[in-house]
Amino acid sequence: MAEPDRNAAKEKFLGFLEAKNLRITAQRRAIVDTVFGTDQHFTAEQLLEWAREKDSSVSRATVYRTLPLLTESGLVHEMDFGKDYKIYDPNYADHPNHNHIICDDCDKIVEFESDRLDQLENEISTGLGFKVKSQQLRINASCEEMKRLGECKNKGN
Amino acid sequence: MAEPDRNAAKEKFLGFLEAKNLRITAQRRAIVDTVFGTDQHFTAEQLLEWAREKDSSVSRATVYRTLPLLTESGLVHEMDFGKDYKIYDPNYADHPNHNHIICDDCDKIVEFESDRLDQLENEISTGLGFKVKSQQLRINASCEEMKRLGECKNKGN
DNA sequence: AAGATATTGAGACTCAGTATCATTGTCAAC
DNA sequence: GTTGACAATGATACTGAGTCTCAATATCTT
Ligand SMILES: [Mn+2]
Ligand SMILES: [Mn+2]
Ligand SMILES: [Zn+2]
Ligand SMILES: [Zn+2]
Repeated sequence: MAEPDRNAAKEKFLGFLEAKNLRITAQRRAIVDTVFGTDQHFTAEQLLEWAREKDSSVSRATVYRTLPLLTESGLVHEMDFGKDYKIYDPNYADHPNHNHIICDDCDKIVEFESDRLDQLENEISTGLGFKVKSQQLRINASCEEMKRLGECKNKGN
Repeated sequence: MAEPDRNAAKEKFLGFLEAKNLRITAQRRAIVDTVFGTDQHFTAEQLLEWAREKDSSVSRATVYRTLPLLTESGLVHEMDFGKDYKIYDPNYADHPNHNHIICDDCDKIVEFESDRLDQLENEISTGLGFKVKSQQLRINASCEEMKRLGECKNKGN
């Protein structure tokens, strides 16, 4: 969120690369600076575009190569929202277990965390003989309350 | 699961078509018979293959056209498991709100239902000013217990 | 039977993501 | 600083799920 968090995340990732004997290149710096310079969810193609503003030599291939490293490092979260592309969440380290509610009317996305939910998921999984590694909950909804307040701009208006 | 359920689902879908002034064609019959003739999750390409065994004239286009009708009718559930294709669940009507645990080691998929989970999701959503329309929870895990029993055939063996 | 129109299959197309490969850059050892 | 092993790169060809188009055909109502 704030500057120090971004720098911390960046340092962590550089450490991650070092630990895997991977090299720190100008392109990876541009990509990482971009990722930890935003709070927004983004797609691979958006990341390519933004990173190219910092270093025009960044290629699509390198973006697609770096994203798995970012997710493996735990600093970025990869998500499926039912579209034909993946969405990435750059602040995963700040709020690791959060989930999303999507308004089908206006595409608004709201994040939330719930310890009770995490606990319930663990309970259920354990009961079935599994050990949770990761989870993804997507709730599709309509923002009734916000609709009343005029915040939900229904496309079909 | 049993014969009558399958026929009920099939009849429901034909009724759904009629209500929308859509026509009942040989190809749609083949596709619907296939969908409600299995208990397995399936992909669009698998459905095409299977339906062609019943009616070789079924085309890819018709399968992709019929799947949205099946999901809109509520008889089939469309799911993202993080692959580059969608997975369809033909038994959705039988147990509408079920979720899935996937073993990352052996790809085993176990289904589960939880009223407590549904309730918690509603509670959270309402608190945020949303009204739930649908939800999808995916838990990625490793089947520890089953590994011990030799049921989890880890790919890296 | 006829007409209005929904549906079809074939194949061109889209687009996110992957694979290939010759060239370049990094970094540790000297 | 030079060197060298090899990781990383960009360009570009490719893949594969899903979509679009359109002329031909099938369904259903009257
Ligand atoms: Mn998020
Ligand atoms: Mn299922
Ligand atoms: Zn809304
Ligand atoms: Zn397993």
